[in-house]
Amino acid sequence: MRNGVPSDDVRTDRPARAGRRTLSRDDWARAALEAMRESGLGAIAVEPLAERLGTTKGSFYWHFKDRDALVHAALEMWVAESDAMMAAAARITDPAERGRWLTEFAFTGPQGADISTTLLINSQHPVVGPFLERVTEDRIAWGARLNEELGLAPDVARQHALAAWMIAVGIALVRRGAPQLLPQGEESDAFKRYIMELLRPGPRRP
Amino acid sequence: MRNGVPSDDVRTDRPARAGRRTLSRDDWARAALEAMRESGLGAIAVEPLAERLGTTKGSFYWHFKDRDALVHAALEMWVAESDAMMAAAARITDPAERGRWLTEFAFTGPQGADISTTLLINSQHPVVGPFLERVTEDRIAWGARLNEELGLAPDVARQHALAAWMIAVGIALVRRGAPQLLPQGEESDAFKRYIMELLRPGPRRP
DNA sequence: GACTTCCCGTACGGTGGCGTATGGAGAACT
DNA sequence: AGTTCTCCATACGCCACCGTACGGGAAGTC
Repeated sequence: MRNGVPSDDVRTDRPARAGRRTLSRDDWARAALEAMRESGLGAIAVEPLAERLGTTKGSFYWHFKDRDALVHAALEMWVAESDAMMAAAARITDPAERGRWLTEFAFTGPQGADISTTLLINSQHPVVGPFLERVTEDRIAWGARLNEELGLAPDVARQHALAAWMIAVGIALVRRGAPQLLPQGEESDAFKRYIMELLRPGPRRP
Repeated sequence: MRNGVPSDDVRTDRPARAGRRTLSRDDWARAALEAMRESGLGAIAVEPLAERLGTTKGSFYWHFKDRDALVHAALEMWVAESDAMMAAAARITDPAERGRWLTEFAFTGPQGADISTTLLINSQHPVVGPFLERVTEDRIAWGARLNEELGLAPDVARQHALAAWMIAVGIALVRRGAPQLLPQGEESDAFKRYIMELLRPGPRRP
């Protein structure tokens, strides 16, 4: 995982004497993650990122073995963020409220916060595949537990979690590719409530 | 649309004298569409496709102006297929049955039959964007009409169609990227029924 | 002040894909 | 038979990006 890089990230807070900062491994990973959020896996390219960071490939190949190592680091960072978010959500005690919070996040969270779509698209990639498997499995299990707390039987809870996850993926994809399709303004709230009602486990209110 | 190509596709059924066939414009478009289904927009690349077709770039640049023209032709072909499928579905008179048929198709239709996901991902592409807009708008309007036939008010019908479309997109994406997540065997049918029930307009049965 | 270590700049070769230019073999026409 | 037209092969230059080699400056170390 740490493929042969000397020290970790203690030198980020160096004085940076002459205004000229020295980049850390995490700076690269962060930039890569951001680029991936914006434009997909293909945007993780060494030379363009170097320019964006105001440096050159020389820096990159000091910190990383190759491009795949950068992809790996970016995804690790994403997993950390993702886990942190789920931990934050877990602090909401009322399961129904927790479900609403997640739905709300799917709709109005930061654009491209969830790169699950990007991972699904590039699931063939040797680095991406394992990450995708781990994280999606985690999330669906998480959703299934939530649904069990709401009183569903285990098998139905998982089915429902899977459905919810697919809708979340769909929402993320549409937000990226065709946001004009999503209702705007007041209709937006109505649509959100509609989706929440759709996702609410148990018998539907007429 | 026909950007400067002499004749259309009458010469496909030429004798092909010495076993050596001569490719048509549509042969290229078909191959491009297939490649896009399998591996996304990036797979529409002239040289790889040429090899796959057992020919060279020379053939391609005789039939097409450039790569974008090929993308355009492939998407046109897809729209034609897509319209034909919707027309076939429209022949089912019972709207409820029609809805079930569509759901069934989303799950068990040919792998990658729907490249809407690919289009959503590449919505920035100047050729892809317009196609995406037209087709998705068509489909959602189509679904909304279906829901109106089922007795929903127009605004709710559209919301519901939008939700259904997002789920369909999610299913397609998961089928491509993480098919192991979809229930297999008997559970598959149960999950399908579950989704159909989820998508069924109106009050839910407990 | 020499010496080492860290971090980066630059130059280079390699690969894959795009688009162009040009020639040429066969079929079709007259 | 000669000419024209259709379709393809080949060679070329270009660009973007990967990865390597190597050098060098600035901080710390002795």
